[in-house]
Amino acid sequence: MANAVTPVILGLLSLGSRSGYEIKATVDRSTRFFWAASYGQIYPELRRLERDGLIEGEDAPNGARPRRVYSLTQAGRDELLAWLRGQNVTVELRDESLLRLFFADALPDDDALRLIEGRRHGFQGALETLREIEARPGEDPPFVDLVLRWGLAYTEWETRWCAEQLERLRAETAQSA
Amino acid sequence: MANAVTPVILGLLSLGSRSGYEIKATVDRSTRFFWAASYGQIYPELRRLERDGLIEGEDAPNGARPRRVYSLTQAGRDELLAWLRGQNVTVELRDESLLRLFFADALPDDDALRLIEGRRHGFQGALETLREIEARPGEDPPFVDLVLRWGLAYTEWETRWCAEQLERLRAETAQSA
DNA sequence: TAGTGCATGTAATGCGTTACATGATTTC
DNA sequence: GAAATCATGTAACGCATTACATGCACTA
Repeated sequence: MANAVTPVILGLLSLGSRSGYEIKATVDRSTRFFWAASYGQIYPELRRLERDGLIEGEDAPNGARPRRVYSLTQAGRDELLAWLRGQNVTVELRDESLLRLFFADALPDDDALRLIEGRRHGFQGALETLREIEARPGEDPPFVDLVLRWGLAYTEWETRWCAEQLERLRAETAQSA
Repeated sequence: MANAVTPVILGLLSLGSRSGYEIKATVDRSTRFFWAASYGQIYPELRRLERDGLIEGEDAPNGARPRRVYSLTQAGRDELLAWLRGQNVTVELRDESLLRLFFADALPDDDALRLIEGRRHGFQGALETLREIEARPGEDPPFVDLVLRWGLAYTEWETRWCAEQLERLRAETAQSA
């Protein structure tokens, strides 16, 4: 896979033909939570993939508005399958709120607790976003649905963790006071 | 904060003076799971921070081997506190195994299940790494310890999630067979 | 007719990783 | 004596984000 956006493009096209714009829109309400992509990656990569025969583009304008819809070729499907079977579990996380918490010993107790409260609040918001996105069961392909449910479960777990720690820490400070 | 490595440097120095090399080593067995940093970021940033008066360097060679140990200035501590109190919960995730799972409808059932099994295995490995790192309680400052326990709890949650999904999916395919 | 959404694209910029270079010291 | 670790640093490269530009179509 040439770069980070390649598997997303091939993968989304395996679920149905799409334009670059639609790929971006789909990413923004699905994979972006664990795999983001921008126009600056998508459009050049679409041309490269077409040039290399992994996808095929077809002009499908809306009136005078140009539009190009891409679909997977057999070579593209093979490439996708090869990648899907690949190993390697690279999980990269960039969690600023966790970094703050890590250094919270520099803060007065109250402010440190506020950090956890802020984290809980952030995940609470994400949870609401996900619940809005949540499709009716059966709407999405099974594994798309599975990953959506992963998102819900993960976000719930995070909010719960924050709530538990807050409770525990408040009990401890109350005891030592 | 000028760039991504700045808060890590200020934060780690708030826990004690360190050289650039030691900062990197500490990052690699603590924050790297949610906030990585490389030499290419650390050394230039140390010079910048010293120039701006947020940290202070002192030569502390080991024999003929040069070494420079940095510590926080008051201005640096103020900057750190300001950042710690800042809002914003940017959680960026890059999880390739989850992306694979998302597109697993393109695979035969068996291979798709293997993906989950592979994910479980990866988190299992991470769990063992974390358990080796795990310090005796009381060794680390409270919030450093809290985040380490977050890592353990999170990794355990992920392995559990995988196991549950495997069980459920196996039961379903057995039923429909 | 003004604003929003559809649709494609690129240029600049900034950033981080990787790889390399150098040399001292400690350990086996 | 070799290998690993300590210690500092930089250059090149690739990459992704951001911002901008353009213009059509629909809707309020």
